[in-house]
Amino acid sequence: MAIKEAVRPGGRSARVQEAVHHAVRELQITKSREELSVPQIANKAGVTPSTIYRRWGNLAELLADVSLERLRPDVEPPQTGSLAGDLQAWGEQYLDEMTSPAGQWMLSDIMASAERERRERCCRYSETIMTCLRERAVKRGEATPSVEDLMDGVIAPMTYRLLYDLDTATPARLSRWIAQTLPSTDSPD
Amino acid sequence: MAIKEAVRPGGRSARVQEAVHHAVRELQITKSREELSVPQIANKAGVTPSTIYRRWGNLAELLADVSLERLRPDVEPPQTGSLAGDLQAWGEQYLDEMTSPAGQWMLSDIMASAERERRERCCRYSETIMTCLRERAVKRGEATPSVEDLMDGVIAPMTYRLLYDLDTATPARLSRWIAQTLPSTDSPD
DNA sequence: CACCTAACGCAAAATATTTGCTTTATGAGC
DNA sequence: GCTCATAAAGCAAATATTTTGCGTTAGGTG
Repeated sequence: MAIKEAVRPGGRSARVQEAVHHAVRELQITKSREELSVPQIANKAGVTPSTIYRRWGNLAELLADVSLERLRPDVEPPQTGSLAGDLQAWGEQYLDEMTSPAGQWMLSDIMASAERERRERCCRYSETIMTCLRERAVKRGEATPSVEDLMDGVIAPMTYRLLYDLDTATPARLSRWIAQTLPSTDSPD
Repeated sequence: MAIKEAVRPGGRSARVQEAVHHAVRELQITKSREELSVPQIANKAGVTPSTIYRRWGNLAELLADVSLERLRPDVEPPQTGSLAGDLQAWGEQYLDEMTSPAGQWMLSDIMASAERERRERCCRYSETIMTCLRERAVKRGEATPSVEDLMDGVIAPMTYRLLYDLDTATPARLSRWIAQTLPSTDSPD
């Protein structure tokens, strides 16, 4: 089963997709994860369960789809005047979002997806952000690491701790990751 | 539902646990992920499905349990005479294992678990390895980064790419992560 | 405007999951 | 060793979910 972003966009499929996504988001507010079921979502969305099964395969993939949608970067990250500042500002709000119960469920849902493509898209989102912040810095004439180094130095440890070791996903550590990744301008090490 | 490592160890519970784990491992050889089912596993293990449901809750948690078991470090990592060498040697075999289809399923199964405790245990395994390699280096009198720095500098990027961006989980990149994490002895940067 | 077809609805069939109750086997206390 | 209390397993009925075949609907194309 391939991931379908927008099948027959604008038509009935799109309406069904939106209705189902909306139903999931609504239900997630009141129901706990284990209380969610495909028939329940289908009912709320006004579609038949078989529609959901045929389109998403199972509950896990549907939830992953919804979570990925929510994770998609929508607004331009705030500008602070320096790359370190931009990284810290964006990272702090990201940490804040992802350490919350809702955020943890989102991450968990995405990771539970069997679709490699879906997880990779998640990675692309982060790269997009890093590319954006880096280009700003380049325009200002700052010395900047490559996007790859930003991924390894900042995104990777942050994500690792969000997934595996939640208590250590903190703004203080974020500062450290940023400091160690950016070319040092004042201190020798 | 809490994770139960060994309930009434040595008794019937232990036998059932082993029988079920064994059944899963056997079935995983021939069957694809989607073909696995609780009733099927129960049948192969010679227990009733309700036993599995009551003990593990659902298929996802059972698979995560089995995968975590397989991931547990059993043998001492090979010695090479230097921390960089030890990290590279261990890391390469780990990458090799985890980039394989079987390894990817293991990671995926673990991540799909709703149990935070399970994912954290995974993290502790890596810390155990890092602590081990580091202590060897300390004994040899090498200058070594902290375990936390090893986690951020080596484990995190490696894991991140194994999970999100498989094609970039390579031995060559591993060398880079190691080089950037260890205190540089010859080159200034 | 008519046709083609992807996607949906419906309902029956097949599976999987939950649950109440009974039985078994282990570990503790004597 | 024996007995008791109880955690865990078995069994089977009751539910719930998932799959499937087939008829219907509604976008898109020529």
